[in-house]
Amino acid sequence: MPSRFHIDRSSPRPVYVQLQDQIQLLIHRGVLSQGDPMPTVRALAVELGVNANTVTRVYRDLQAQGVLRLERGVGTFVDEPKEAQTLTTREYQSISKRVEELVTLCQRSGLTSRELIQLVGSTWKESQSDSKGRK
Amino acid sequence: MPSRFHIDRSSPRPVYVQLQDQIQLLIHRGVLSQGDPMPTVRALAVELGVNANTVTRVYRDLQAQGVLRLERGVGTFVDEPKEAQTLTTREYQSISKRVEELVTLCQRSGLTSRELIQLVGSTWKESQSDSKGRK
Amino acid sequence: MPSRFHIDRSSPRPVYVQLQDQIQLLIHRGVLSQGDPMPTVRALAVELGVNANTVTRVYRDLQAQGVLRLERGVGTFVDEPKEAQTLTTREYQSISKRVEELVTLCQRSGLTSRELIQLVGSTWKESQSDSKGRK
Amino acid sequence: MPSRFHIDRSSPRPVYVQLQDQIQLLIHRGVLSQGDPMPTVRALAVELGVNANTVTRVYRDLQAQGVLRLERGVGTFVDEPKEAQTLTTREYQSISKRVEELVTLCQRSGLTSRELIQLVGSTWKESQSDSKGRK
DNA sequence: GTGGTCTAGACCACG
DNA sequence: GTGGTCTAGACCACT
Repeated sequence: MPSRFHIDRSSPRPVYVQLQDQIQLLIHRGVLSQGDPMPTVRALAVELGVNANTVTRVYRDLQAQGVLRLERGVGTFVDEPKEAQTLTTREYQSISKRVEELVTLCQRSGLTSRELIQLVGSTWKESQSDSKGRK
Repeated sequence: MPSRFHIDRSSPRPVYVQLQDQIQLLIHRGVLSQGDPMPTVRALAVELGVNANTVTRVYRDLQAQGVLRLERGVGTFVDEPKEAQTLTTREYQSISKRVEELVTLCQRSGLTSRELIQLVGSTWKESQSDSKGRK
Repeated sequence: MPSRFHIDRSSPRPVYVQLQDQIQLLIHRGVLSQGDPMPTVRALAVELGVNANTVTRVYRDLQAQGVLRLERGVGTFVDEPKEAQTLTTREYQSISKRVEELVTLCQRSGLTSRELIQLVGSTWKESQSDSKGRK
Repeated sequence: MPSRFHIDRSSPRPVYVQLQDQIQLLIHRGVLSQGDPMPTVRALAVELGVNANTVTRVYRDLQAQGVLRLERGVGTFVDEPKEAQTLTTREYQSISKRVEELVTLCQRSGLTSRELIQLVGSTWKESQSDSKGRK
């Protein structure tokens, strides 16, 4: 079984951001859920080829957000009580399928991943301010 | 008419990366094309609320890539001869529409923009390695 | 052993250009080769009496050209795979000897270093356009 | 007859430095000598495709150095009394020939013009400090 | 302690 | 007034 985590060293997104967001996404997808054990800091660091401190930091930040629970001498566990925020399999498949189509479309059009990400970010932000505006 | 450029200071993406990608995207969309004048370094810096050096760096990097042309004492101009890389209006509208739908879907599902961007990045990378693998 | 790097503050050539060309030359001479560690940004800045940002810019530009490899938290390394572009000791000694003779000759004749450099630049450019013309 | 002056816009050497050094060199070579008329500021500006202010500045700087003489309403003339600093035709031909050989050699070896210029500059400076050291 | 980003501000080169 | 270089110094990301 291949790892569920992967880091893109060539991305301008910092390693710790990538890792943190991946864990969040796996939890939202329901792949990781309440009480599941996370890999040890060292194991994950070796697996990703990053420094152990980087993993430690991610775990610490996620703990501060109430997403993970660190138990000294035992391990790290998923600690996300908000069931409402978990995507259904159907939702995730829909999102995932759309992302794949979008990526293919952009690659055929000669856009870079960075341009797409920029567009996604802008659109997200606009969508938010639109919602606020409608209040 | 609002500015065509905007920076999200809360994003983990560095300011200069955001700006660079926006300019690239505007050129690919054909909004900016060969010979068009860019805002002056200082004007854009004020408009975005960033330091002039940051804009200078972006312009300089894009010049190194052959995307912009900087003329001392005159100004900065678009210098992108690759007509083939310009998206048609139809292509851009298609991409843009899909991005909007995707963003709405994710927001309803409780995903964060960072999780979506993470997903886009991973999907893009997999798509690339798939293509290579098929060779 | 004196430093391999030195900046001439009285030259009209910008500091970062001087440094960049020196590093390139040391690599072409084979003095620096694949995998060799470069001085840290801060150390080199102190050594040359310039600001750390200036060194950063040089390292960054050379990374963009594939000449150096910057590793965050680790250091900076030579990353020049083009073995073919390395001068032999014999070639370098020949060039170096001719330059010394030329400099001596010009100094005896009352030329300034700027005039010599101007002459070298013009000659180089003419030589190039001659080659193109012959095509 | 082609112009005796030429500017390389792609060089990192500022336009005014290139022009100033060329004029100096032509005087040292004896191509221009005491009392010879220089082109008018406007004519030279048009010929080189640079701004008239740039030429004006070069003429002004060279006047300050006693190299040129500006006569209002009349024109600009060479004003270099130091006969001793004029190269003989033989000296110039020797230098010129050596520069050509050197340039050819470097081009064959894969050096850039900037690397050669860097080497010339360093060698010149070392040669000077050697002379001082011997005092 | 490594490189990375950004700021504020000075002065230069050029039109 | 345009872009270009450089400085000093702050804070961040990562080992």
